[in-house]
Amino acid sequence: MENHHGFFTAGSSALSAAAALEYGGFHGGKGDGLSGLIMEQMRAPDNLNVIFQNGSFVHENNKLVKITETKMETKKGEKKVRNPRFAFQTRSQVDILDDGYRWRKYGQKAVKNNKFPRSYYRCTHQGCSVKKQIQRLTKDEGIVVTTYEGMHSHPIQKSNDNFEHILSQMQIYTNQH
DNA sequence: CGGATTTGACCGGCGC
DNA sequence: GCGCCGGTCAAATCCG
Repeated sequence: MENHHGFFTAGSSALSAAAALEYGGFHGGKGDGLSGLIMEQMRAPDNLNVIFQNGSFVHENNKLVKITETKMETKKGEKKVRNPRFAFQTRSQVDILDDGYRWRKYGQKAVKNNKFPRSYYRCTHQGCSVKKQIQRLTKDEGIVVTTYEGMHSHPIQKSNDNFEHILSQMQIYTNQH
């Protein structure tokens, strides 16, 4: 495996951190093992502050946000893959943070107690079932929370041909200061 | 024309 | 059983 993480943008460094966390804790990814849980707190450079992990809580600044784990267990012996999820929050003007993967939106729902909708995306790479959701906080609409579910088993497919995208993100990045 | 998005319907789990 | 809720499907639509 090559380097799956891009480091071009603020968004992607956040995601890279996520990926690192994920690989560290779940590599191997046996479906049945909820063995490797990472309870790490990690602070990415800059505007990224969150962390967490799969089981239940996210440490967000000073509050604890609960993340419900989707337990996909079917009846009986069927071991269904339990989905580790991890969320990130970052300050950004835009919802779409470019992490280098191609995503297809497949749903959007209103979120209770939140005036912003949540968007659901799936990785478009064939055979890759990674999903993510993106939502913005009502409380502080400058914050975008991205929740990932699953692991990419393939390299990033997007190249750096898209300078405009990258530029726009860098811009956002600098807006933070 | 083909792939991505939109958007209401649908579905399964859970609490009452 | 019923209704709510979070999540997903899929047909219609959009767009390059």
